Amino acid sequence: MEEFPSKYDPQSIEDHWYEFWLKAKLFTPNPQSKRPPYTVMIPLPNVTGRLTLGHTLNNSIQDILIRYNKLTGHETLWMMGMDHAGIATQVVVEDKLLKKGTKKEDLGREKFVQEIWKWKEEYATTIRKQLKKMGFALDWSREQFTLSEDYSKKVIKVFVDLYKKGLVYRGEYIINWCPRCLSALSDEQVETEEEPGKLFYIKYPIIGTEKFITVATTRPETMLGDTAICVNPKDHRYKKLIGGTVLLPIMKRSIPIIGDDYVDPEFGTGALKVTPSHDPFDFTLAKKHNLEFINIMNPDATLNENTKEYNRLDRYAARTKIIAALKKEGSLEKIEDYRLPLAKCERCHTAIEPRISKQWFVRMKVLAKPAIEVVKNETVKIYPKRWINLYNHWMENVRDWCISRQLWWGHRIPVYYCSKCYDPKNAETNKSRKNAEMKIPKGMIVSTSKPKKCPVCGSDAIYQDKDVLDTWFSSWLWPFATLGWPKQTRDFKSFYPTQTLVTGWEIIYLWVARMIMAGLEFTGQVPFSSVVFHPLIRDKKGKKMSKSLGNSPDPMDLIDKYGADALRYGLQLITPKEQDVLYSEKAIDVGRKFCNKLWNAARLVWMNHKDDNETPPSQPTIYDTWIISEFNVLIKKTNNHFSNFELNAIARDIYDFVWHTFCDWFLEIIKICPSKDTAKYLLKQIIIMLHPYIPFITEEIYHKFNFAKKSILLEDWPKIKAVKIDIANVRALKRLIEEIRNIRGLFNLDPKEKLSVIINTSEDFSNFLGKNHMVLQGLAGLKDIDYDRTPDQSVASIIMPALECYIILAGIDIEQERKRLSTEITALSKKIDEIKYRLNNPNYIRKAAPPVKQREQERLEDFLKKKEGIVKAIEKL
RNA sequence: GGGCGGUUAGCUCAGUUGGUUAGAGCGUCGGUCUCACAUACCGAAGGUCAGGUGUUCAAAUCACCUACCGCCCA
Repeated sequence: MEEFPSKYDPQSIEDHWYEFWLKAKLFTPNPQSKRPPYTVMIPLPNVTGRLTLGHTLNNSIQDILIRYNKLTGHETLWMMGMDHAGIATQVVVEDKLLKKGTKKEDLGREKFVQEIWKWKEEYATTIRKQLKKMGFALDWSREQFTLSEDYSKKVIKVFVDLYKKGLVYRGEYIINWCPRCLSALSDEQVETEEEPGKLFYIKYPIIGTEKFITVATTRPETMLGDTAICVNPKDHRYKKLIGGTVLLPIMKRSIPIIGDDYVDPEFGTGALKVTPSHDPFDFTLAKKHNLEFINIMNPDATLNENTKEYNRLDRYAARTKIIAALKKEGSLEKIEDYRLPLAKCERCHTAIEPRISKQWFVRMKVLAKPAIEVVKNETVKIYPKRWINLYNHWMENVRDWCISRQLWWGHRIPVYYCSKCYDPKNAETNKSRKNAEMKIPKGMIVSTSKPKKCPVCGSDAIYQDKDVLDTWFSSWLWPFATLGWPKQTRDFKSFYPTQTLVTGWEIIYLWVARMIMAGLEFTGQVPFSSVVFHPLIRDKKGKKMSKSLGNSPDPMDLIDKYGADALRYGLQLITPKEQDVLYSEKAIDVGRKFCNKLWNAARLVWMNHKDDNETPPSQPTIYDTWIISEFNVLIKKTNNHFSNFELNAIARDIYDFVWHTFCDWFLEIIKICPSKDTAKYLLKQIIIMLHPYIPFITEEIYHKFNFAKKSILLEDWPKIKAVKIDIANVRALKRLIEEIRNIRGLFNLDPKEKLSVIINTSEDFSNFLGKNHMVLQGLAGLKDIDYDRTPDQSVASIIMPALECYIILAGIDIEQERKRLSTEITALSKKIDEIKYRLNNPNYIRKAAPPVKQREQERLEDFLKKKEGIVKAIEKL
């Protein structure tokens, strides 16, 4: 038996099968195949570090879909690739260098970028290893990287094309600025955390009066750049002051009081200080009211020369000093505690500063319009449906996308300037290029390659824009840039558009929406026909798992402990359709136990039936027919669930079938009533069906049996086999066995004690039981079965609508039995009354559907018969 | 402030067009080393389906309201 040990040991087989799959090139599709294509693009992992449990879940889902589609006859491509992840990667490498005391500036741009490449190679290797350990059917031959030479060309082409179409422009805008990364951040790269803070009330003297107007602010240092006070014109307290001026404390500048509806009279004092250069809302307000813009900060969040004595002070140091100065002046009314939402850099958690700067933008409205349409008309289907709302909400309110980043790691912006004739000041006036016809500033060249000479003055002193592109500006091209686009390659023609995108809902804006826009704009087609959003994994306390919190277990440790299949299956079992996953390691243990159960079921079949045929039996027993019929139900449910991407339901259904139908009943039955071919045939069907979820163990079992194909992955998905024979008797037998076991438990009988029973039932069913008495005796633990007799000994009674079964028990406690039966009568009577009441209701008679009425009538009759039987049984006691 | 989701057994969750006696896993309790599996087997206990109102012959399921929890956007 050493060839098939009783304990399943994943470690001894998993690596071997992955190598086998790779050698057999099972994951590499042929673009010329006649089979229908099925393509999934991996949500590219960042090269920032090791993979987490979140990746494991995300990729498991894709692997299940890929393998399922391969088994159902598709030519499958699961595209592998990684993301250079601009700011994220640069920050980790910077931190790593800083720990050694090196700043990136010490190295210079080129050397620093080389350092990042080294890091990238290291982590790309780790990530590949991890993905292989999980068993993922990724096509490694087509692996991509968003910063590869080839991919970069496409990114640059897209920038230039969009510029030519007037969809990319350079503009001055208030943006989120990270003073540590010294870079602009997109709105989506900013996270808001609520923190305890203070609300400062500052008094601004109204010129020409003795009065003050008090404003409340959480960032008092910005007052140095105030250029107005704004109040709500409907606010009676301040209405009269509009048009007046106040004196800005410390700076002693006079600034106007303006009125605007946007001010919330309820917040603070109802008066707002306006700092156009340092607050997004104030920025808009200032544009509207033509206010002055005064920048008071340097890029690193120290104050600048516009702040007199605070020049070069850090923003927080300045805050302290300013508060002291205001106090001294008598301009500080009070300080209150206040919980404020603080915007921080997603990557380094530094508080961001809004800042006016020149950046590159993509005009989004025009791209969004068709993208909204394809979701509405279901060219792109979204699962679960509720995410459509979120998608629409964002798309309808989409703002222009700031795509420039002040980083070194990324695609350099393909814009060149002539040192001789380009004047940055002139360019600034051309704030936003509204359309393609508008003039390109003199001396600026937008081109896929560096121009040798300035086309205006002929100078060869040309320099490139220092900034790089937002990382998402490369990943939004992912579904087609990886397939050869813009060339019409064989891959592109065969595998684009792709079928399913699987991702977490948190990047619906950052990525999914943008890919749809890019697909439509650059290929004229949607990039995928369905999007599946899966939940996030949270820890037991409901906290999102993240590298920084350190609350994600390392999937590799879990694989060592439980095996990859157990991890995959356990995760699917606990991943709900519409809620986040509350992770607990116990789930993985459940997966492990399930694998072991399957293993042992296979072992039993192997011991007794390995030489059977693997095709369905020609002479099925009634039990064969029964189990095939139950399996048909499972196939049908599974196929339905796959079409809606309800992978959790599938995992549950198969678990239940394998354990509680196949093992608990069928395998137990065939020990007593042997069957030919069915066990082996069905086991094969089961492992095929489970293969997408637990690829390693199913491949191993498949080979233990020497089934026909080279790999289980080349098999055909199970099909429903029509069943003609009525299996109602098997179900009734099963129920009878359960009832007898129940009595055994209630009376605390020794499992080894064989019981004698008397059964009174229909002629048909007693004939059936007569033929099948071995199964009944074996599974219920009986010795003698008598038919059609009134018991004259003390018995425990099982009363079913069409059957009475008396278990002869010598020393039975009569009181206990009477009590048990009475309780049952009470429950039955209640049920009977309810049904009778309903059946007599004229509205019910008129309105209820006929099948419902019929079923209710049958139930009533069953209950009445059962009750009658129990009453008799009590009398006999 | 606006929006979305949730509330079902001690815990984590299923419950597909309203219609059998609301299910599972884990945990608990009782009994079994029965020749595939003690990572197992057999059984049991445990639920006013958050609360309220309504629609309906019939509501965990549909509508509205309330409470609490979570998330997103401002």
